[in-house]
Amino acid sequence: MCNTLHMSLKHAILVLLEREPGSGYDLAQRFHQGIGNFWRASHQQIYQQLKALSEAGWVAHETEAQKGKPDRKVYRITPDGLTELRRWMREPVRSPVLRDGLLIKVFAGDLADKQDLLSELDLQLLRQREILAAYRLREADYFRLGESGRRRMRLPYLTLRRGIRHARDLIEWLQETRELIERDALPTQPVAGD
Amino acid sequence: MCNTLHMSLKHAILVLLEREPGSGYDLAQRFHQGIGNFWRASHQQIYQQLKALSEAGWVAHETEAQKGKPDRKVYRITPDGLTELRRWMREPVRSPVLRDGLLIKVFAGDLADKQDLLSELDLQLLRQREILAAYRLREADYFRLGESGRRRMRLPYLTLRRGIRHARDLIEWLQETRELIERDALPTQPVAGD
DNA sequence: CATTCCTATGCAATGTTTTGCATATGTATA
DNA sequence: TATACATATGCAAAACATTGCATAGGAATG
Repeated sequence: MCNTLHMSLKHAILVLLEREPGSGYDLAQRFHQGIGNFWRASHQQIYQQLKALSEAGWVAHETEAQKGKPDRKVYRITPDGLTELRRWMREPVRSPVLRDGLLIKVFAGDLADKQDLLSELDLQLLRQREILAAYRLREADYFRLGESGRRRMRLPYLTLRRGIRHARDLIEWLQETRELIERDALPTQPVAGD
Repeated sequence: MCNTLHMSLKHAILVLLEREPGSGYDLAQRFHQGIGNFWRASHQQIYQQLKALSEAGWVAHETEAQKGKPDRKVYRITPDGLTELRRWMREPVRSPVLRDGLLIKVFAGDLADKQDLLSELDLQLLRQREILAAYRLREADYFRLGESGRRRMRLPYLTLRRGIRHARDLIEWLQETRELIERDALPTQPVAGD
C-alpha cells in the first residue's frame, strides 16, 4: 500500500492536516474552500483516503463524542506523515491532467446544433463569472488583513491569484469564442502577447 | 456497461474517429497532437476504451495485415456511435477536474526549502515556455492555410487559442510568483483586470 | 407537524486511470 | 553488430474516483 511514487490527494490531505487537525467533514469543507480551487475531492473520497492514510501510519485520530451529533474523528498528521510530506515536497510534480469536455465540444462543434453550442458557452460564462466573483471576495478579505496576517496567508493567496487569473482568462476566451461562433467568423489575428 | 451519464474519454475517441477512422496507435498520436492539448490519454487507456466502445457497438474495426509490422486494427465510428455522440453533445459538460500538484506545493511552501520551491517553479516555467512555443508553431501553420482551410480548421484552432492563452497566463503567474517568493515579498495589488 | 437542510460518518459496487509488464519486427544510429 | 527507436498491440493488477445508498439527530422553515 502507498508504494507508488506520485499520489496527490493523500498529500493534499496531509497538507491540510499539517496546518490544522480536523475531521473528514472539516476537510471536505476546507477542500470546498481554499485548496478546492485546484484540487477537488468528494467526502467519500476523503474518508477513503483518511482510512488509507491511517493504515499507512501517516495520520492518527481520536474520537470526540458530541452531544446530539454523531461522533467526530479528529485526524492529525503523524511524524511519519510529516516525513512523507516533506519527501513529496522535494519530488518534482507531475503535470496536471487536462480534461476539459467543453473543448471537445468546441473541437467537434460541427456535429452539434449551433444554438446548443452557444448556450453551452453561455452556461460556462455564467459559472466562471460566479467563480471569479467568489474569488474576488476572498481576495478582498486577504487585503483587509493586517501586515502579519497577509504574511501568514501569503502562499495561499498566491494560489488564489492563480485561480483569479485562470477564471479571468477563461472568461475572455469564452466571450471571444462565443462571438466568433455566433457570427460564423474566423479569428483574424493570432493570440496577442508573450 | 456504458450506462453512466458523463464519460468523456470515450467521447473524445468518438470525436476523433468521426473525423477519420484509425487504429489505437493512430489515436494515441492524435491525442498527443490536437486533442491532447485538453485531454490526455495513454495508449493503454485508448486500447481499453476502444474495447469497451466495441462492446457497446459504438465503433467497429477491420484488421489490416501489414508486411513486417504487426497488424493494425482500423476502427471507425458506427451509426449507433454517432447517435451517442450527438446525444452527448447536447448534454451539459461537467466542469473540468482541477488537480494541480504545483499549487499544493506553493500552498504548503513553508514546509519546503525555498530553493527547492524556486527550482520547481523554474522547471514549470521551462516546460510551459516549450509548450507555448509548440502551440505558436501550430498557430503559424493555421495562418498559412488558405481561406477554405482556415474555415475547415476554425473550431480546432479556437481550441488551440485556449491552449495558447492558458500557457501564456500560467507563465505570467509563474514569473510573478517566482519573483515574490524569491524576494520574500507580498503582492501589493489585487490581480488586475476583469 | 412535515419537510428540508446541516452535521457527521461510512460501505459497496462500479468505473476510470495508471503502472508495469509483454510481444514482435523494421529501420536507423553508434 | 549491438543499441535504440518507431510501429503496433495488449493483459493484469493496483490505485484512484464516482455513484448510490444508508444511518441519525438537531435545527430551521413552512
